[in-house]
Amino acid sequence: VRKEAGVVTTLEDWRGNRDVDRLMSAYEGRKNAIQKRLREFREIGRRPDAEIFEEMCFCLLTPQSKARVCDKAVRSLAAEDLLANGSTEEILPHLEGVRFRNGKARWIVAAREQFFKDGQWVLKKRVEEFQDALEAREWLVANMLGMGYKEAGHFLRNIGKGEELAILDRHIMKNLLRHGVIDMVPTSLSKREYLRIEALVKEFSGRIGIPMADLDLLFWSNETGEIFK
DNA sequence: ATACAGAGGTGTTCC
DNA sequence: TGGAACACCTCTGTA
Repeated sequence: VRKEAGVVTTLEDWRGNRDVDRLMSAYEGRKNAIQKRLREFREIGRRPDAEIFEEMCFCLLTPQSKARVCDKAVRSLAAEDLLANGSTEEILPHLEGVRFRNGKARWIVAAREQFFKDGQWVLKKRVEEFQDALEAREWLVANMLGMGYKEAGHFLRNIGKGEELAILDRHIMKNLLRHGVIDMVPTSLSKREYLRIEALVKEFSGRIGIPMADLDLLFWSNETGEIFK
């Protein structure tokens, strides 16, 4: 019996349709749109550093915040060239609706100082030097403020370099529970717990024949009604 | 009116 | 050494 960090929801709360057939038919319906989106992510990975940094900032903003609001905030910041040059004070007004915005404004500035040196971007170079997605994720978690396993994986996936990583957020956890991949949602995620659940997702993904990255967008679209990021 | 859940969590502290 | 507990301290939709 494995030790769990805690329980917020049990299977009983999600009693009802755990039928994988239903998931797979939903996939058939959305497969083309999902794979198109994944191709777009890979395309972003080939764009200039500034655009990759926009994606990184989006991921830094998303915790406990609405993805749409964060996307809008990043676009607004990019339009005024504040991602590469703005102070926290200048960035803050653009983070309306983003939770924990004070800390996140500092994370953006810290990230910028890491990857934009002497007026030169070094982000893409850094990202392309990693051997694989796992190594990249470890580095991001260890070296960046605001990057945990979830957001580091989210960033890598969004630039087309993390398709074998799981992005374990509450939407995904809810779906993993619903489909019997996990039997409880942990209240907190240690590295060990994150990797354990990620391995289960990988197993599930292989078993039903839906790639990890596709599964993430499928679950997420199940919850939000759209294929976003 | 007021309360409360939900939003793609992470950093720090304490033990 | 790793994991709880707490900090962060917003905004919206819903009842």
